[in-house]
Amino acid sequence: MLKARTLEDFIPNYERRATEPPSQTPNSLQRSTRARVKQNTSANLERAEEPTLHAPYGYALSVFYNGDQRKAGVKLYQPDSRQISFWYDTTNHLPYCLSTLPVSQLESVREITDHPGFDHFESVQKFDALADTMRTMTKIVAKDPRSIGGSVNSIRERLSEAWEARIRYYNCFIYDRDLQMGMPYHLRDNQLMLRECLDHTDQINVHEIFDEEAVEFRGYIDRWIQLFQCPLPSIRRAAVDIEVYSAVSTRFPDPNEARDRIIAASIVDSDGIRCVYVLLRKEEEQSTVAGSETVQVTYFQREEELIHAILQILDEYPVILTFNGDDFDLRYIYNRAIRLGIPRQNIPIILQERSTRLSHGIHVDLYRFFFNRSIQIYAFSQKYSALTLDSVSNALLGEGKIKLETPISDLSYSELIAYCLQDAEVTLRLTAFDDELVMKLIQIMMRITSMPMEDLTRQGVSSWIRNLMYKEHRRLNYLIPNSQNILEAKGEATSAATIKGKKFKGGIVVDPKPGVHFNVAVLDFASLYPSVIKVYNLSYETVLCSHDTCRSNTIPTLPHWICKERKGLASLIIGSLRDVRVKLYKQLAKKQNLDASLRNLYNVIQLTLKVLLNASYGVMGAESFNLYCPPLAEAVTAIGRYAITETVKKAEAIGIEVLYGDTDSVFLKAPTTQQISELVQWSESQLGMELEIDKIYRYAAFSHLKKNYFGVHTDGKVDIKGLTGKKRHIPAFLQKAFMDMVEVLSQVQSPKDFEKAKVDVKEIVKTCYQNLKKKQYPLNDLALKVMLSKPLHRYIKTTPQHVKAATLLEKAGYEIKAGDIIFFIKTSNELGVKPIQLATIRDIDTKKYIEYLESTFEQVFDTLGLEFQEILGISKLDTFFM
DNA sequence: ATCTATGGCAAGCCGA
DNA sequence: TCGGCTTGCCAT
Repeated sequence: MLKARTLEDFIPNYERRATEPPSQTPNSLQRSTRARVKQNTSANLERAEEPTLHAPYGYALSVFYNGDQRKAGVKLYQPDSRQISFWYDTTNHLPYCLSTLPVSQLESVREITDHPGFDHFESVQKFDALADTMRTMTKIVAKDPRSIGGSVNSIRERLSEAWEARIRYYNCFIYDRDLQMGMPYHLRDNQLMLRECLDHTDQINVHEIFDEEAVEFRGYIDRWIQLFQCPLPSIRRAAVDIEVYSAVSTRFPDPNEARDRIIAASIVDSDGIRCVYVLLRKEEEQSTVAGSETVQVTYFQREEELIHAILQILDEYPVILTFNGDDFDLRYIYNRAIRLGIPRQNIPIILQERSTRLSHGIHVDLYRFFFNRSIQIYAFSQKYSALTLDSVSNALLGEGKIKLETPISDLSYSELIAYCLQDAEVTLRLTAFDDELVMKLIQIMMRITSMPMEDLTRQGVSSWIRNLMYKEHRRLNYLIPNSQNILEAKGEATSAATIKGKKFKGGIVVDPKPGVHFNVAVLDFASLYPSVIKVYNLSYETVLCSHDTCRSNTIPTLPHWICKERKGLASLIIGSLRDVRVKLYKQLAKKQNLDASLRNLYNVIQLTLKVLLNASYGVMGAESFNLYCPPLAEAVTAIGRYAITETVKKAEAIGIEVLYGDTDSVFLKAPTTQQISELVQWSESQLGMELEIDKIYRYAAFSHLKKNYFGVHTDGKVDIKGLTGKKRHIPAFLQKAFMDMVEVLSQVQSPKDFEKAKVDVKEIVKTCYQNLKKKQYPLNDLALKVMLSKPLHRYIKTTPQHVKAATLLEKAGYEIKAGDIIFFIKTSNELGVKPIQLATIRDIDTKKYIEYLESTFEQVFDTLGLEFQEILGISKLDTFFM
C-alpha cells in the first residue's frame, strides 16, 4: 500500500514553510492583472466572471520563472471560472547546483562567493546510485537561475565539476516541490494543496490485480492510479489562424520580417464560437459579405485594429491552439505588431528561439505535437504521414483544408473567410474528436511526466522520460548523474550490431517459411522490452553494478551482470507503468459493463501509456538521452532475443511448426488450443513473461523475405506488412491496383477458393498494364511521392531521384524545404524524372512503370505461384522493346 | 537547442 | 558491369 508515503505526505513541503515571511504576492489565486488589451466589441466572446474565493481550485498546467519577482509561478486552469489563475511560489525555493567539494573548501573559492547571484552553501546528503553509497555534497544556492547557468559568467562555468546544473529552473522547482502537473490544486493560506479526487476507484480492485507485487512496486502502482483516476477537465480553448497578403504566390511570407499585411484571422473556440476578422483592403470600402448564424464576420478598416482584436483573443483564452503557430502565426503577429508600432508590453506573446508562448494563457502548437514520432506511430498508427494541417486533419477527422485554385491574395472576401475559418475549425477539431482524445492524452502525459503543457506538446519522448526519471531521483533523494558519469561507470556496448553503423545488436527476425498457410496463430509478448526491464530489474544503476556479489547474476549471451541488492529505478517506473497498462487500463477499456465515455477515458490512458512505454527502451540507447546507458540498452535486446529464441525452441519441441517471428512474436501453424496454452504457461513459469494470442489468421502468405507478408483475419480484415504495394511513396495507380487485389484475397476462405481468386487478380494486373500502355492514367496517379528529409544542399553523397526533381522545381521558382513531399514521374529523358508540376502525360516512361507494376505484384505472386509475364501473355523481350 | 532503438527491403547512385 | 553505399519507408 501507499501508506508509507501518500500524496498528502508531500504537501507539508508547503506547509512547513508557512511561518516564513509572506511574499509580496497577494493571498489569493490571482488573475493576470494585465487587462491592457481591452475588450473589443467585434468579438462576441463571453467573458467569465472574475474568479471568486469560492472557486478555489485549478489544474496545474504550466510553471515558469518570473524574473521580476525572482520566483517560480504556476498557471492553473480553474474549471469553475474557466480561466487561468496564477500562483507564485511562497516556499522561497531558490535555484542551485551541487558540488562534491565540501563547504569549507568552497567558502574560499572567491569566484563563487563573490558572484553577484550567489546566495549560500548548504551541506546535503545525496544517494549516489552509480556507486551505491551516500555522499556528502554541497548545494550551491543562488538568487536567480541565470547565476547557476545560462551565461558565460554563471556559477556552473566557474566550477570544474557541477552536478544537476543543467536542469531548467522551473523543472527543478517542479521536482523539489513534487508539483503534479495536470493535477488539481487548491489554495489554503496561499499554499498550493493537492486536491483530493479519486473517481470511480470502486471499479478498480487494486489489491486483487497487483496482489503478488512487492511493497515498493505497489507504491508506484498506487501513485499512478491516483494520477489517472483524478478527473480531467475539459479546457476552454480557441484555435487561431491568420492569412497574410502575398504578392508572389509561391513565396511563403517570412514571419521574422512580417512585411505584408495580415488580411484575415479566424478564431474557433471550444464553445462553438466562430469568428473571422477581415481587413478591408481598399480605402472606404464597405463590408461585402455578411456573417451568418454560425459565423461572425468583423471587418476592419485598419490593420492595427485587426491586430488588437487578435491580441485580445490571445489574452483571453486559457489555451490557444495553432497549427505551426510557433514558427508562423504567433511569430508573424508579434513581429507585425511591432512593425506597426504597437508597444511591446501590449503584446501578450513571448518569442523564444524555437517556440512562441503567451504571457497569460498557454500556447499549444499542434504541429509540434503531431510531428512527434511517437505520437504519429503509437497514438495514431501512422494514419497521417505528411505533416501538414491538411494531411493530419484528413487522416484523423476525414476533413481537410479548403482547396484553393487562386492565390490567397486574389480570393474574394467570402472565399477568404471560408478558407481561413476552415483552418481554425479543423485545428480545434484535432483536439476535440473522439471525446477530446488529444486534450486528454496531453493531460495524462503531463501527469505521468510532470511536464508543463507547453513543453510536453513540443518536446519528444526522451525529454518526457528524462523528466519522469529526474523527478523520481529527487523524490528519493538520488543524485542525478551526468551522462558522462554513467558512460564512465558502465562503458560502451559489447554486442555487434547486425546492421553496419549501429551500436549494438537488436531484435531477431525468424526466417519465414514461404507459401500460403491456413489457420495461423500469432502469439506475442505484451510489451516485451518494458517487461524485460521490469522482470530483470534493468536500470542504468543495476546493470554492471558495483557489488562483487552480483557478478554471478549474469544475463544470456552478454558478459553483463545485474544487481541483486537493490531495485532499479527504471525497472520500477517502467515496470509499474507497464503493469498498470496491461493489467488494468487495457482491461477496463474492454469492460462492456462500463459507461462508454468511461471506457473511452480508460482507452486514452492505456494509449498514453503505450506511447511512453514503446519509447522507454529506445531512449536508453540514444546518445542524446541524459541517462544514456549502452550496456542497459543491449541487455534489454539480448534478453528479448533470448525470450523469443527459447519460445521458438519450446514451440517446436511440443510439435508446433513456427512459420515466422519478429522480435517479440511467433507465427504458429495451426496449433491446437492445448498446445497454445502449454506454450503460454511455459513462458509464464520459465521466462516470467506474459505470452498472449495477438491474432488468428484464416491464412497468411509469406515469401522468402523478412518483414514482408500478408495475413487475412478470420473476419476478412487483411494485414499487409512491408509489401511495396502498401508503401506511401509508390504511385496511386499501383496502390489502387494492389488494394483491389487485397480485396480479392480477403474473400478466400479455403485453398480451393484460390483458383477463382487468381483469375480475378490476373484481370486486375492485366487492366493495369493496358491502361499504362494506353497512357490512360492521369498524371497524378503516376507520381512517386517521396519526402525530402533534409534541405537540398545537404544531399552530398548521392543525388536520389526526388532530389533531382526537387532541384528542377527550385529552378522553376518553387520554394523547397526539408519535409516537403516531392511528386515526380519517371520520364524517358536523360535525367529520368520530372516533377509533376512541370510534366505532361507525354513525358512518362511506360516501360519503367510496367517494371514497377511487375516488382510490386511479384512480391505476392511469389507466394501464390503466379508468374507476372505469363499473366500478361508476353515475353520478356516484348517488355524490352516497348 | 534538439534528437527513442535496431532489422530489413527496394531502388538508385556511383566508383572501381 | 558489379557491388558497396545512400536514401526512404516500413516492422517491431
